[in-house]
Amino acid sequence: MSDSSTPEAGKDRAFVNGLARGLKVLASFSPDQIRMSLGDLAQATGLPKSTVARLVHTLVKLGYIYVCRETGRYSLHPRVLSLGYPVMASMDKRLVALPMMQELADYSRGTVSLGIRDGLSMILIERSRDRTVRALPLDVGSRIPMESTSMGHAYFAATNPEEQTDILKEFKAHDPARFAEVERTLRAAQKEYDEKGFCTSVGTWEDDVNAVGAAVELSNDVLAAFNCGGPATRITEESLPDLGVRLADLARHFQTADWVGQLPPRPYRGVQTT
Amino acid sequence: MSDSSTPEAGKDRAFVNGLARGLKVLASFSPDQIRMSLGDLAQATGLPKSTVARLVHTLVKLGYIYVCRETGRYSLHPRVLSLGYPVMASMDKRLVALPMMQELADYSRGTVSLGIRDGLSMILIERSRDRTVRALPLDVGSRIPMESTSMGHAYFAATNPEEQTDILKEFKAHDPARFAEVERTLRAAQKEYDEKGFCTSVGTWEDDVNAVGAAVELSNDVLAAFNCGGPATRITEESLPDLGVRLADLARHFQTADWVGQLPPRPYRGVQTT
DNA sequence: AACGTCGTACCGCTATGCGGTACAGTAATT
DNA sequence: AATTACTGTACCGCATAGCGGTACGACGTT
Repeated sequence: MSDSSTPEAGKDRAFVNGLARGLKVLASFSPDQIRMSLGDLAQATGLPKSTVARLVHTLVKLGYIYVCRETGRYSLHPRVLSLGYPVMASMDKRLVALPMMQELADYSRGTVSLGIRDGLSMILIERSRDRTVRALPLDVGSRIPMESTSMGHAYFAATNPEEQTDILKEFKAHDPARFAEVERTLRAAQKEYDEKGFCTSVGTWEDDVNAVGAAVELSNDVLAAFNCGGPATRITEESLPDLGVRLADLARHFQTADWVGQLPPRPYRGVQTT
Repeated sequence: MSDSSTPEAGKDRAFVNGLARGLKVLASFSPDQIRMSLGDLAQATGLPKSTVARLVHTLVKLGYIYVCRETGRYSLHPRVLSLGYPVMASMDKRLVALPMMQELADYSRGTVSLGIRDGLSMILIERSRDRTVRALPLDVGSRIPMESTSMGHAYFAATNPEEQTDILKEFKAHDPARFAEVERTLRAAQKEYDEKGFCTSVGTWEDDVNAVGAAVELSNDVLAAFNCGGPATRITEESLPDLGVRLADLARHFQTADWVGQLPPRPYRGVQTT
């Protein structure tokens, strides 16, 4: 009893454990751990080895995991990307944001990104960079921490109290020692956001990186947040108030934009596959 | 018995059905069906309603699905994107391809894409377009059919016989009526690929769209394919042989490129979340 | 040769997920 | 206002599916 593997454990007759655990296995891959053995997965998920073996076996049969031919280890199959595609497609609206983002990126000579929350991180789902920058520092899909970034702060400040409570609870569980500090930071962020309409980060994520953040409602119930920032050499601390206002404007414009019909018809012509 | 819900059904003691079904639920969302009720999902997956209710309940608790506040229907949560991120990140190498793709896109005045197989479709994972084109016809993550595109043909031609058999089997199951024709097409594509090193498509996907395709091994065991194409006004039929050779060259260069160290260090600095 | 780790196999037990069927709400019908 | 078709939820007995211990042969490293 007392299944410690999943957060929700109680006596939920309607909770399919096998599914939860399988997804936990999938989610336990990370950019630094893309090849994993059964043992690795067992350790990462906290599940017994034989259980993991069964789950992996299933995932392999379904094609979401494959065995690397040379190392013999397990790896995520690109097919998992197909799970996310409807999400991307449903966020057509983000395409409307792109030109606006590009404009601000050029103006600020930095990077403008759009991200959503996952756990205690923000996942980037769209990004525009100043055309004079060659390197792409943060690719779409990468994560940045919520507690130290302007994007994360804006998100926290803009979400409803229930989710805020959840987030704080998760932080507490994740790192009790830092919890008090994190809570203070986030509350301060909310204060700033309520007053100015955006959040500021001066070297809180990385030294010498400055940014501002502002939230938007992406589609019906999905909250997201923009940020605009870059190295302190390009994005000076003095420029932040200006950029903050512009970013908040961008968010407001985007939110209220009538976008129906602005986009080309869906180019989806694929065979409907299993 | 005779569980018709999953293709693999036999007496596989190590196959976790709940997981397979749960993933089936997730996968049954599509760009045209982003909001679904229990009934819709039951129909789409072929599972009994009560079962779907349990699976959805689980997925909601895990945060992969959320209930739309106003319609009350179920929707994929952007969080599913996080499952795919390690895959994207593991394909660092595709970033090396980008400049080469851009160059060919500019040269051809068309679009160059990179895609991988999922079922009977190819999913685009990277794309460069000629800088004079404003519209983005096919976004990353979208699908194009395998049987009628140069990318799909190249992929089929380049994969191993076992996968070819699988693919054909899947086609047969999917659309028996067209199977003979499809098989003929794919065999012909393979012949062309073996001879020339690329596949040609003249109006087979869309009227007035021409393209060439060539395959590459992306990472260890993952096969992918490039294509280069566009509207017939820009990509003439006469130019295809030239473009084909160039695309095959691109693929070969990419494959053999020593890319270690060409990329910036991984910018992953997020909090490791649950 | 001794160890560690790989993945696979076995197997008894019971908790677990199954899928009928029934029900209380709401929305769009007539 | 009565009807119909939906939503999602709840209940419940049953059988089995999934669990997780433990044991094993195969590599590869030290």
